[in-house]
Amino acid sequence: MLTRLFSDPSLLPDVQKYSGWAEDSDEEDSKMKDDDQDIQDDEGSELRGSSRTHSEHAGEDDEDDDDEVEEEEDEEGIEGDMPKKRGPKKRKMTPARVERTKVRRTKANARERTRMHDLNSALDNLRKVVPCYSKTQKLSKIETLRLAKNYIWALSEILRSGKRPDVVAYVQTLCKGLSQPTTNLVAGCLQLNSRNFLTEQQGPDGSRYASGSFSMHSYPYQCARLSNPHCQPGSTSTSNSHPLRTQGYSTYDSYGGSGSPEYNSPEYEAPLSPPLCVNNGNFSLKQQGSASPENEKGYHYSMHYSGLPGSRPPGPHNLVFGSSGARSGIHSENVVPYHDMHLHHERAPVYDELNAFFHN
DNA sequence: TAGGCCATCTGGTCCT
DNA sequence: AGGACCAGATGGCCTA
Repeated sequence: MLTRLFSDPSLLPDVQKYSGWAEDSDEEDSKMKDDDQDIQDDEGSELRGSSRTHSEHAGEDDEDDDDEVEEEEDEEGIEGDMPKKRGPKKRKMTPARVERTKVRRTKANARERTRMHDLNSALDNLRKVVPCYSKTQKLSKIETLRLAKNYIWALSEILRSGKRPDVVAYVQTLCKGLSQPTTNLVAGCLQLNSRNFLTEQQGPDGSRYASGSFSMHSYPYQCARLSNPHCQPGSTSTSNSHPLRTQGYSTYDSYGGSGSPEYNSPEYEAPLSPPLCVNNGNFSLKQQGSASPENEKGYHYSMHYSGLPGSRPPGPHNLVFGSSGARSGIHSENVVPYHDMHLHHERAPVYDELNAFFHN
């Protein structure tokens, strides 16, 4: 079948996207084998998978000029619990029918591939607009959908309540239902400012952790550039570079005013691995002996932000998700449709509203 | 090596 | 009739 696919110019582009196919001759052979087997042996496909009734399959077998009907009812449905198959009886696979079936199946496969590619493209676009995006460490499909759902929910709650959200609740909402690795990834992306947010407590095992609810000071909205190795969760880099660089800005410093960040480095270096450990919705602060003030400053709860090259990062009161900040250089009219979004593109105008919360 | 994730193939079903 | 959608099966790749 693949050889046929490759010989069909109309199908070639989709197939060639998956170079693995073309390169893996073993796989190709096995697939061809499967294909031939499936086509020539309809019984095999009957046994595979589908629990749906077969009573209505009118499609392929009806179209034929060949009126011969195979006597195969006896061997089906009688033995075991298999229900007797109804519907049109199978017709003999003449060479002509085999060929037509192959062509039809090949076209259907190409369409299905295209459809799945479109679906994956949409998922990629979705990955770019959820709070944690990395080209190198992509969220899985299911985790992308879960995070997107949580993100929508969290934003809705902010709009609905009209209050500054509690940062822990926000993160908990985002991470709800996510796997542990993804939770840690998101938590790493949404850098919490431990000094501003967390109140350290003593754990039962003597370890210190932070917990509780606290008011939001430094609010989101910059996603660490996870494609940067320094920004990978688990990174223990202690670079003094500030997260608010190039394309990735933290929103602003805390309202407490912990000073202006550095913006000079030509190379963005993402914040360090977060001091946050999230476990089943419980948040604790990892103890890092090297928690320098610089590091603390770097733990900003953050999301995507599209930093304009050469532009100044937002000041202390310029939320990155907002388009109203005069210094942010971001205006709602510049917001691109989601399908055109790329890394760190601006977000939807809803951020204007959200932004208002943090300009009080 | 087991398990998770993914791409692909496939047949059934529904819709136009 | 044909296309879209769906879900099961399968095999490959990667990672803990």
